[in-house]
Amino acid sequence: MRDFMYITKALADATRVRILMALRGGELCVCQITELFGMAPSTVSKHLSVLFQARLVQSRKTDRWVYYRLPGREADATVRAALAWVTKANEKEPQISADNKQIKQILKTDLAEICKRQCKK
Amino acid sequence: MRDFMYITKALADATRVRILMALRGGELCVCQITELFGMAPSTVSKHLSVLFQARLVQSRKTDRWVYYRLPGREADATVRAALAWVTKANEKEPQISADNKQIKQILKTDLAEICKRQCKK
DNA sequence: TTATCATTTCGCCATACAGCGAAATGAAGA
DNA sequence: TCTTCATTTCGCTGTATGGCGAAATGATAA
Repeated sequence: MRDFMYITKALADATRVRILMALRGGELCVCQITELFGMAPSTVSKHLSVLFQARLVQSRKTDRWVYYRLPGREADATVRAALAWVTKANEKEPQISADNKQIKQILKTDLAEICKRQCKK
Repeated sequence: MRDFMYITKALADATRVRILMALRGGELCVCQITELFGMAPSTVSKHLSVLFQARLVQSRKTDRWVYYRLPGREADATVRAALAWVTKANEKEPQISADNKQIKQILKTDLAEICKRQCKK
């Protein structure tokens, strides 16, 4: 039951749920998520590590950036069911729609510029 | 998203997950759950109120006892999906099997006797 | 009305956790 | 080698939460 509780505890925070919903549009790097929520990079990093420990996200390092993404078909059934449930319950939430809109803007902006702005903090 | 977060926060505690799994076998009153976990009645009551606020359980008062049960088909889709996910992920857990075994014993015992023992605390 | 009794609420303590800034990490470039 | 820089880790603070016992609640029985 320990693994299951890692998942439920990871989902018990609105910011982490918003991160999962944000990643539905494709992988994002830490500073992009930091830009999205206006939080300190250290805070975002901590949230991502909680999601990672619950196996709700995977990561990949390229150049200077660490990208996080939702797991694919290889993921555990409980994890996949959790993500399906989260998606179904939140896809029409105003907060999530607003996030999606802002993500579009972030993706249009040069990555290096976003990181420079966020990581100065 | 507030209702959804009530659900995830309610699920982010092992005792509350065990309560939900215990109720799959049918309604139980507070002192029966207290007996099952060996916790103080006030603690169990608090857990049940958290589950109730998330709409993951319903309650019914008869005689001197308050019975809690899982919601039926009338429940919200997100709630039903949550309960289905919790069940699927935990039905084979050793802890849950052990709980089920103990519930059988509790159901064989006279209710008034259990309450007398638990509520003295 | 008064007493009984299962449940809930309240007050308290200890622990857990979200958030930040500062410092550490570690990989890529000069 | 030394620097740069995105990310992570660490230390800290304030808030939230699980646990208990004691007191309050509220319905039933006497």
